[in-house]
Amino acid sequence: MSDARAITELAKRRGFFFGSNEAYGGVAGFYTFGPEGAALKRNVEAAWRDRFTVREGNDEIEAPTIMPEPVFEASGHLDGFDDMLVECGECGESHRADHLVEDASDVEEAESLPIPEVEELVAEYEIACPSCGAALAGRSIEEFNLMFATTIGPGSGQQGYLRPETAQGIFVEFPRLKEYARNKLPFGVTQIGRAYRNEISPRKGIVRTREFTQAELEQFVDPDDDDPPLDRVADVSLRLYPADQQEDPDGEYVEATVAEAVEEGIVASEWVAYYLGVAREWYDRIGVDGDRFRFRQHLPGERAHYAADCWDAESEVSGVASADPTAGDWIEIAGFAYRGDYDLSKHAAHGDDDFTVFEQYDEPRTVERAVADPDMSVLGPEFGGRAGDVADALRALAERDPSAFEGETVTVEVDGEAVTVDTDVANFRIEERTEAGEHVTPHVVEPSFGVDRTVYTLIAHGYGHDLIDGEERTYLSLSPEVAPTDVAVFPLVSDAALEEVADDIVADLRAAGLSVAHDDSGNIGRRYRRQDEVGTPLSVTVDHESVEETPTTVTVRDRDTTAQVRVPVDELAAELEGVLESGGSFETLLAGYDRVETDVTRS
RNA sequence: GCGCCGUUGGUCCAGUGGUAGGACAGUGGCUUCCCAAGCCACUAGCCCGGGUUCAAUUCCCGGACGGCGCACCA
Repeated sequence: MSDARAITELAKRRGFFFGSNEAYGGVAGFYTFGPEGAALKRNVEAAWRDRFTVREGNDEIEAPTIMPEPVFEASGHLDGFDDMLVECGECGESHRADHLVEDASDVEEAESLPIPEVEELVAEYEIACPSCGAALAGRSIEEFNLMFATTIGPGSGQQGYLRPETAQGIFVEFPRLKEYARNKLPFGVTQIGRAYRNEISPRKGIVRTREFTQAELEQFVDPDDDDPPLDRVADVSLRLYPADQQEDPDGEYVEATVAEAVEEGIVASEWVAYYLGVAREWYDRIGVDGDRFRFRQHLPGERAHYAADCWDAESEVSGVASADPTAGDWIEIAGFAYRGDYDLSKHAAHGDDDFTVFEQYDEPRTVERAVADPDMSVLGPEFGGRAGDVADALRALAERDPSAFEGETVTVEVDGEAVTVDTDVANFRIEERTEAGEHVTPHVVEPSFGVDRTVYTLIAHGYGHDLIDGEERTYLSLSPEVAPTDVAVFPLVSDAALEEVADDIVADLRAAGLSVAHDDSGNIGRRYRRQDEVGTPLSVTVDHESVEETPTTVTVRDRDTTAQVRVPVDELAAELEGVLESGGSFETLLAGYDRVETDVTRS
């Protein structure tokens, strides 16, 4: 069985994830996380929050998932997400009608034209299907927007959309967030939440869905002054797959530390490089296999026009760990983009608020500035309703070209018409002003993580087989930090005395904050296997010795190796917590307690 | 959206124009056993709609869902 099939089967059978609404036939692109999957995902989110929010000193917000249309006009999603598809009547291929028109004619931005007009252009330029050459004239063009539309309020209401990414919720609230940050750059805002895309064709199960969870950080920086704390991750080694290597048939990975990647210019942005390092460490911590992981640079055509540099984190999910970058099945699990001031500038242009930060200079600066201060008592009577526009034009001209005010009169263009006024009336002068600082539109560095795909990766990378006493075993080698259940507790046999001890241990461990499973059904081997399959790192078994000897001891079994140690119940909770916490290991138990000699063989 | 293939207990499969069988899993019991053991019993299924037929899980058409390829993935 392929890894993908085995994982899907395990996910369904053991409650990690499965298609939603199956009782009603299901809907493509929607998945429900069952108890194990929801716990795993929750733990991944908590680990992300710990690393990217808490440890970076950032702030997390929670914005609505439904936002009004103007937000997406500003962000570009309304146009950019809108595809005009025309389907060929001969071969059935779908193509972007706007692209075809742009290629065949000198029409630009066909995307912004109304559908009937594009249909006419297709006919007028006798555009043929790029795949089979059949004429496309007369075919109807389907409009498809990847955003889910909804109506806000009763009646016709206000047009709204489910957000296609969590990021806009941060950008749009920037004016308040910068106040909260007391106008000091740099600062970072995170959000973990659902986003929605009405995918044409959802595929690959949980990897590409119509509703999914993102964990995003928007790091706002001053492009001139703010540098990342690069030294913290300087020595983290990265497997990089730069664009030039991707375009070369014999392309190879470039292994470099964060410091080297910056020095050699492989990663253009220091901020991006910093977060590649942070992410690499984090992925390692939650259990992503470094041999099946890489950072891939976007190819020039793939990159959004505003992104100076963009890298994706990718994981291999079919079981192939190869030095050949073209081998294996890679999925994108995070993106790291330097977005410049694109997002905030867009919202500044469309929205009402101030999307800049005022940065004070160390010393106030005296600057000379050419200004026009038109005499409105003259302009008013002369130009009537246009007086304001004339004054604005004069002020703009003064800033742009002070020399225009050297003559007796000055001419500006208002509504395409030349308007001449006396220079005296324009009241032009060079003004000396003291400036305490300047308004800066912050640049944005955006590490954006797909939580569902990360969960899938952890299952794929943790998935393992071995033989225990000749019997095949499936186990999930999940990191203790993200495993759905911390520890399982079993009475070795159905015996009231053993069960009582086991029940007490369950209560104690739960009181200590651990996630505990209890299972007394079936023989002990069967119960170990159940827990192995859902990735429970530790199992505690109460046996006869537990109730016969003093002090009371129990065995603790390690999921991956099946090794066991005998630990006094009094010390159990503290010892288990030690193993489970970030950086902990079963090795410490092996070193501190008697190993239980069993004749169980593992191969 | 298009093309090809598929859909049978929880999971994975077999099979049939007269409504089904296995394996594994699950539940109860015996066994009291530290790695899916054994024995007994039990639970549980033909994706949906239409057509052909005396009769459809089976054949035909459509749909939904899934897999793969194409397109799409801002």
